Amino acid sequence: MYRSHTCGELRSTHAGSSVTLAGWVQTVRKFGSITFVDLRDRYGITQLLFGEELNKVLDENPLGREFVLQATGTVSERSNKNANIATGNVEILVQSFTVLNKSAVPPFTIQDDTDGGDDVRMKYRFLDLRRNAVKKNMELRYAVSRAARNYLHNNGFMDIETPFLIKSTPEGARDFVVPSRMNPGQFYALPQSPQTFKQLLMISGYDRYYQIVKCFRDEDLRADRQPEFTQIDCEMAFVEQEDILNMFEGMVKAIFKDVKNIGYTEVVQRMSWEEAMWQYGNDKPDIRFDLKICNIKFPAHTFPTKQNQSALIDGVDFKVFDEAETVVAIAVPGCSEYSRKQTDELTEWVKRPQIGMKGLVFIKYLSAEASAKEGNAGLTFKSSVDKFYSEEKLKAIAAAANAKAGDLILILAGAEERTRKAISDLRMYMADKLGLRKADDFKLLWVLDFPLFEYAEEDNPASGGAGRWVARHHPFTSPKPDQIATMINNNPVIENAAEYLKHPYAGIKANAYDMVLNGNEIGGGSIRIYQRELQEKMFAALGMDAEEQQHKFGFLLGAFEYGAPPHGGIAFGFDRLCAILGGSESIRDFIAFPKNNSGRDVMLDAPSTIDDKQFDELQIKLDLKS
RNA sequence: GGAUCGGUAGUUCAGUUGGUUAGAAUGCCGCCCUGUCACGGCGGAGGUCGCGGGUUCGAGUCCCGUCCGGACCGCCA
Repeated sequence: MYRSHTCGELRSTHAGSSVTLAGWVQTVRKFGSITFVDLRDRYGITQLLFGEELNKVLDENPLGREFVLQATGTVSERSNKNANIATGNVEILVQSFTVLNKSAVPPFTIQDDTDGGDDVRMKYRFLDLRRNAVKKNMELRYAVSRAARNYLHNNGFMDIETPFLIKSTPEGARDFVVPSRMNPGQFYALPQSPQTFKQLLMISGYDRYYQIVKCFRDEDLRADRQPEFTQIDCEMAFVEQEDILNMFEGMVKAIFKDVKNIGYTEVVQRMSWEEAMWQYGNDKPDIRFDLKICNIKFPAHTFPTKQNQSALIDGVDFKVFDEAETVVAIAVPGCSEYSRKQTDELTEWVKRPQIGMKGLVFIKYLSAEASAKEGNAGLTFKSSVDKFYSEEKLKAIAAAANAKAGDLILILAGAEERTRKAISDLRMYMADKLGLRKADDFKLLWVLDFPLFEYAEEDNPASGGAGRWVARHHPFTSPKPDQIATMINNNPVIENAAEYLKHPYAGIKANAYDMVLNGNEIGGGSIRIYQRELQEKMFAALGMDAEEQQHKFGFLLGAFEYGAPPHGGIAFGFDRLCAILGGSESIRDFIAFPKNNSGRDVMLDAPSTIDDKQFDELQIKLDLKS
């Protein structure tokens, strides 16, 4: 028996009993003829006291940090208690000990406030995982997984595993591919998601399926994107959108309750994609704070139901606004007294290449006191465009932006897509500055009615502006029920860029939904297509002829002919959900062995070259193009 | 593919306008210490300033290239 107790469980009530502990040496504190050792394991830290006799043994063979130590002794009430740790009332008077294994000096300190940087911690991730901070994240991850499994189990879902070695059908992200030795020259792909398998399971009659499963995408990485990541993947048969929304907001609420002890009782808000883009410039808005966009000017086709307000800015010959496709504003509360330096800083921020704006127009809506202080008594508005706009005009813009005295109105102008993204980024940036994005405040939102298609310009501009439809969600997503006829009865082919807006497919909305938490997409799904005819139309719209459809998805089209039930589902980004619940930006903190920015495992030093023997077995000759 | 910040002791960092022997903290090693818990005191070792080239009397510092790492845009059905 290596141990009788863990390092986290002994209390005053154990005083007098004889125990054996095993763990890692956190610190050694030596005082002449006695020595204190903090022994650590997954459960906590317990202080060991080595008396005069054993201290002599330690002098001969000193203990170092991270040595693996087994110690037997008597639990004793401490004379000096430590209120900071759970076991702080007791210590072990050591009678005998064994060094089970020595340790090299670790390259960084195994402490909450470690001195190690990301690089060295990732290289020695097995040591990093000993740290409390990382351990807490792993525990949180397990708690989320347990809560999800419990909820799904209680609602009749079955966990069914699906294969990792599958067929490459790169419709969206790039596939990771794996060569097949037994089928030379042929490759498997790792799944980007178990999408088609879970649909086949619906056809098989397993009407409530789930899996907490690895997915693989060979795309560039970010703090919140890894090449292999985990999804809570779910599918249900005989459901419509409403059933899915209810079931899975229930799951997220159950996770909140089990993991964070948060009773999320309020109704989960819902918003159409168009409304989200209109009010927030973003399909995953953070609704913990307001700062809604004022749309002054925009191309009519983007928001057909909305009213243009360009009269507010027209007629003064201000070229920046006149020539812009889109002019949008936000009124930032309490920032009207920003200094020149601060407004300059904001201007520089929007001009960074990542944001890509040419400049920033601002209007300060001054309070009476502020106005008097600046010696401009009576003047309420002060802007970077005073040359062009009268006090009266500025007032009208401020009113449209819902601004109050004390607000700073920020206006961006430019091409629709870029400008809308920029105002959304600026909104988040200002919210951060104002402390409006609190990590312990959770607000859920369903975003609904996404466009089914997006129009992608061809990579090669020489093709004369012709583009193609791409599926915004994925090609198995059903259109809204009332738009199925439109899809079936029209030819999906578009001739050129100018034509696509007028095409009947352009306005089709998907029967799809995203769950958004604090400005992060945590889950997304759809009601699927389950009729062969509609699925063929969908593939055709994406530019697949009958032959290609058969080659890539023949198995699915065939299966639809054998009694495919209506079905739909959703997949949650498990790593990201954990990161948000843990109050972190980076999902790497919640993955035991993550990859770095360029997809490398710096601990394993993977990926790496393989042996010639392996190439021979695969009958592959390496001939890199560059 | 693009743009951006960084790389100096085991680790985290400082290093002025280009100028003497490149510093601090922490860790490590040695000695001292019976109530510490971020123990304390004294002493010591530890550096190819990522790599290559250039400018210069002289480069950690300036220039060019390259490699590595971080956050970002494109990309992520």
